[in-house]
Formats: sequence, C-alpha cells, structure tokens
Amino acid sequence: MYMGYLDSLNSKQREAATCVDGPLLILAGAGSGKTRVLIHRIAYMIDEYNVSPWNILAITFTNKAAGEMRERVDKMIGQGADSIWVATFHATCVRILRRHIDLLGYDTGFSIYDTDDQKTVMKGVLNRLDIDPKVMREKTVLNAISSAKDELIDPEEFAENSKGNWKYEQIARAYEEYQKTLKRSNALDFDDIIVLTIELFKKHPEVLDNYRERFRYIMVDEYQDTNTAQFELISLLAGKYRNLCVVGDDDQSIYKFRGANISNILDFEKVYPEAKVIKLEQNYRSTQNILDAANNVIKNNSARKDKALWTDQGKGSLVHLRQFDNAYEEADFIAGDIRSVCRKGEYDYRQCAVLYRTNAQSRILEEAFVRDGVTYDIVGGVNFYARKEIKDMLAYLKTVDNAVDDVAVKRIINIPRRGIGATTINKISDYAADNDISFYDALCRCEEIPGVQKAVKKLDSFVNMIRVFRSKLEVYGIKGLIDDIIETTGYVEELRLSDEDDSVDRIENIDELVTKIVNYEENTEENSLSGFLEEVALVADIDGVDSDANKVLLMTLHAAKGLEFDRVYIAGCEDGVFPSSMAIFDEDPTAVEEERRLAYVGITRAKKELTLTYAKQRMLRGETQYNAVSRFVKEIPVELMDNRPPKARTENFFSDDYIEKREESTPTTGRKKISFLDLDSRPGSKAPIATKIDYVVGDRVKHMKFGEGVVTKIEDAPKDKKVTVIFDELGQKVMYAGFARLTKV
DNA sequence: CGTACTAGTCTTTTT
DNA sequence: GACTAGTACG
Repeated sequence: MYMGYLDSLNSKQREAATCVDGPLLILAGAGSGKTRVLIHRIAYMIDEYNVSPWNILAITFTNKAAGEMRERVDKMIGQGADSIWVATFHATCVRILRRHIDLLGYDTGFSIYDTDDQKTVMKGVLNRLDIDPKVMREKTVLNAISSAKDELIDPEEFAENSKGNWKYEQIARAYEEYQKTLKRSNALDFDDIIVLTIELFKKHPEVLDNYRERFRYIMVDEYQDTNTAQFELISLLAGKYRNLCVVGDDDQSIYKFRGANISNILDFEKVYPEAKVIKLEQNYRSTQNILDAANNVIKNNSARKDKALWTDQGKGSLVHLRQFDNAYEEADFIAGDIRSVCRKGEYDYRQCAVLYRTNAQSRILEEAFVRDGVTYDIVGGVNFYARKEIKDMLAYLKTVDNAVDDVAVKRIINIPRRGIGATTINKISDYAADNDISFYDALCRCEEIPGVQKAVKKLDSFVNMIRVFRSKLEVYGIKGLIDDIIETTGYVEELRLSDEDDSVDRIENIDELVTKIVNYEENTEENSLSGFLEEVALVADIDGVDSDANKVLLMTLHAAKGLEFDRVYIAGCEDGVFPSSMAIFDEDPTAVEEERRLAYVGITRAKKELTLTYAKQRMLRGETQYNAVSRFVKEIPVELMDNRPPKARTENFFSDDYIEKREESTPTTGRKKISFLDLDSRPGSKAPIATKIDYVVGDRVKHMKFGEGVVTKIEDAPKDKKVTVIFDELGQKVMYAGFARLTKV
C-alpha cells in the first residue's frame, strides 16, 4: 500500500508514526516535529490499521496543546476525527468523574477549588484543629498535602509515615480534616481530580474495564512532566492492551516542583520491557549555532538520556550576549532592539518573545515596551480568574450551581455589604458543623440558630435571592443569570460609583467574563453552568495566548515550553536569578540541573536569533543585588557568542569605574547607596547587609528555610565564610554565611 | 459592623 | 517594593 502522507516525515519520524501496537517511547528533542509525528500516527492508525477513532485517547498538559492537536487532527483526518478523545489530564479525569463520582460518595455536580479556595479551606481546618497558623502556615500544609497526593499517599498512610515527627503529625491531622471538609463541600482540588479517578478505577474494576475497552490506544504528550499519580492513571488505563505511546524529552522536564517524576520517562523501558524506543534528534526549528549552545549547556547535566540535536539548516547568527548596569537598561535595550528590527521590516512583533525566570521581572520590561510603543502581551502573572471581582462573580455562579460549596457561599454572603458580619457568620458555621450540614443549609434554617435573630431577615433575603437566581438560570441560561446577578447585587454599580483607580479595570474584567459566558453558551453543545465553571477552573495562563495577534510575547521560561519564535530574548541571565538562588543553595545538586533544563528549553525556543542579557545590579524583593553572569551563559562556548562573559566576577563588579557608573546610572529613585566595604565583603550577593557574623561554633541559629540548628563549623572561604550547621529537622548543611543569612537565637 | 492602618510575606516555576 | 491578611479602633 502507498501512504503518501508519510513521505513528508524523515525515517525516524516515519518509524514512530507507523509503530502502533505495544508500548512505544518517543524521545523527541526540542523542535524535532513530535506533534507532526503524533498527528501522522493517528492518521496511520485509522487509515491503515483500521483503528476506530473512538478507541484513541490523546492526553496533553495544557488546553492549548490539546486544542492545537484537535485542530490538526481534524484537518488531517476529517470524518470521524471528533470521536478521538483529545484532552488534558485534568479535563479527562473531570469528564470521567462527572459520570461516576457518585460511586465514591460525592455528588456529580462537584466544584473544583483553586489555590485560593484551598487556602480558605485550610485556614478553617487549622482553626478547628487548634493549629497556630503562625507556627505552621497554610501554604506549608497545603504543599505537603499536594506532594502527598502526587505520590498517591492518602491521609491514613500519611499519618502512619508521620509518627514520631510532631510537625508531620500535625499536617496529617490537617490532611484528614481537609479531605473531610472538601467532601462536605462537594469539592475537589486539582490533585483530587487525578487521585479520585485512580481511586474510582481501583475500587470499581467494572468502570475501569469500560474505559480500557474504550481507550485501546493511548498517547501521552510531554511525558517527562507526569507525576506518580498521572503515571499510575495511565498505567491503569493501558493495563489491558498495553498500546501506550508516550512522547517526551527528559531534557525538558521542568516541573519537579509540581511533582513531576523524571524517572517516569527515564525508566519507561524498565516498566515496559517490551517497549520500543525511538529517538528524534533532527531539529527543524533552530540554526546550528543555537542548537550547539543548547547542547553545550545541557551536556553538563548528569542523569539524562544521551542525545544531541542537529539541523541541516546552517550555522546562522551567533548568540548575542549583552551586559547592562541594571534591569532598566536591560529592558530599554530589549524593547528598543525589537522596535528597530521590526521597523526595518525584518521581523514582526509576533515573531519575538522575551523570556524570564520569574514573573516579577515582567514589570520593568512592560514599562519599556509601553515607552517605546511596542505592542506586547504578557502571559501569566495574575490569572484572570484569580482576580477579586472575577472570583466574586464566580462565587455567585458556584453558589447557584452547588450550594454546598461553603467557600463560595461564605465569600459572597456579605459582598456587596449586606450587614452580615463575622459574628453571625461564625455562629452559622458552628451550627452547620454541629449538625453536619452545609453552611447554606444552615442559612436556610437560620431562625433555629441561637444568637443570630437580628440577622434572620438579612439571611432570609440572601437565601431568597439565590433561589430566584436558580430559577432565572433555568429559564434564561447562564448569560441571563449573570446579568441578573450584576443587576440585583449592584456589584458593578458600586464599582462605578467608587473612586478607586482600578474600578474601571474591574468593570472591564467583569464585562470580559460575561463575554466568555456568551462564547461558551454559543460554542458548546451541551452547555451547563457546571460545564462553564469547570472550563474556567481548568484553564492555564498559556491557554489564552493568541499567537496571531501582532504582539511581542513576554512570559516565564516555564510558560514558553512548546512554543517557538524567530527572535528570543532571555532576560536576567544571572546567577541568583537564573539559576534561581533557591536552586543554587539547595543541598540537592539536581536543583540546578532542573534550572539547566529550563535554560535548554529557553534556548531551543529560538529559531533564528537568540539574545541573552544580564544586569550587574538588580532589585529583587526590595533589595539591590549584585549577581555574576549566569553559569549557563559560561557553559556556552565563546566562539558561539558575539561577546564574551566577564572572566571573573570581581573584574567587573568591583572596579572604581563600575562603582562610579552605577551611581550615575540610577538617578530614578532613592535606591540605596552602597559603600565599598559592603561590596568588597559580599561579592555577587545582596549588597547592603552587614556581613559580620554574630554567631560562633556551638550557637543556635535560625535559617529562613531550614529552620533552627546548631553551628558546628565556621571556616574561611574566598570573600566569605563557610558555615556548617546541623539543623533540627534537616540535618547537616554547609552554606556561605553571606547568603544563608543565619540569625542567632 | 466596617474602616484604616500595620506586619509579614513574597518571588521560582502552575494543572 | 508590592501585596495581603490580620488587628485595632471608631
């Protein structure tokens, strides 16, 4: 048979696209055309292998990736393509749970809680358990719980593992109570979505079997980012037919903090011994110089599958390296450079992107782009759906949809002001807890509750309002409902009358939400309020990016994964920024390796021109820092760059010339003056902090992150002191005094 | 019960 | 430096 459409693939790609049965690992380097392979593979399965589209499941991490794959599959296959299941992990699981979660004792109308909601729940939990939030912060507890869930550790097992460690025992109590609270509110957090699907499959084999039959052919994209729970989920689904194709690049694994387990990809062949492995190393995106830069950086990592990208596209330009005195000049340069090449007509704004390590870096860049009149879009930062006014509106919708969602009801009961205060709310909460009913149900019976008599009238009218909203929804749909909410509550009216300077923005945001609702109702077949809320809960920042608009994109390196641009700028290439100081001072050396993978991701986004910039002085968290050029820049051979990085940091940073320039170049605000003494004693670090050590061997000291411990050794190191501390909880660590900022206790 | 001020945290990345 | 949550006061 002749399969013309496979002609456009290279031999490795073709091999991958035509390997249909059994486990398959495709190690796809950056820009090696893996999405092409996946699309062709699906077409091949259907056309030549008679696989029913109905039996194919393709899983991605973001809605954007899912949408792109959907579009390309539709184009290539046409008829029947819509019965292929293409969705993110979370969307897939939510769809399954909406059908079967009643088997686990939840209602199928469950809510999904975001980080903000989780915090609210945890605050209540700690309060009830008499755990002082100053001793143990909500975030700490939630992080521990999230990691546990990623590893499929339930509250019981967590408690078992925590015995003897007071801190973990407290977290174990909180974990148990937190789960109970969520269940009472008929709510799931992000991790629950995966964990409960696994629980469902394990407790109800007939349900699992149903989906195993349905999904006979499974594909997982960005496999290097899967965590233990996601791995388990996939293993369960693929357990019967073993037609599992995973695509990924261990060098692009950058989500360890979110539980991603790189051994899922590194050990794939151990778990599936019969697996076929295909490496895609030919790159169709970048010039050879850019690839060489990427290869030379990533080769410094230890645990990785050996591979090297190559292209037949020629060397291209050198990598551009630029040094600046501070972040303002860096931003001016980037905006100005983009403006000038685009004015010459060499590039469009849409072909340029600026990448950075932390969202906080975006503000200064943004200001420069505004000044230069360069249109831009920022990806990420404060999520649209996390804004106060949007969360308020959503809380109304959630209350109408799922009244047992306590977080939502409590959020809006007094917004806008209805004169229902904390005391009343607490009494109702207590009553609800005592009688094991939801907060809303308690509201409905408020006349029985002692001590809230004065508020009964107000509470009744609130409950009535929700009831009216509910009937409104049935007759007029979601758009009708939101209009009524805005009208009845006077929320927007209040903003209009307010003299806050951001009230106009807030109103615009609410308008945008209404537009999103209209779009949803028009474009979704079986649209429902819970469907809308679910879609909203599962969006990622990157999902909203419009790559057709002629704008420069500004985003974090993480958000850039999977994208490509002709011109890429990576700003803030400094040790302490990128790699982050957190990673540098982590006792685990693989922390820097993860940052290096991030550098690899960033470099390989560039098709033609790559510019790396760094600043000698940068304001971070309200402190002026002096950082050396990033170690990753130094890992790029100088012959690949149009500038060489300074040989030693001292050469740049402590010359008279430099000090003078710095003083002149920062007239903008009252930034701190720094004396020579400070600089001299604390190279490349937070400058204006006394370097005197006020502790000696044997003293107890406190570290911001590691907690308390005893100093066992202090030794001289170049320009600093090396301190060894045995921490109560984490054991022995060696650190530089200047950075560790230990305080005597 | 609502407002105004203060203290503390954060900045690594997010489905 | 910016934002948020918590507290004191009217």
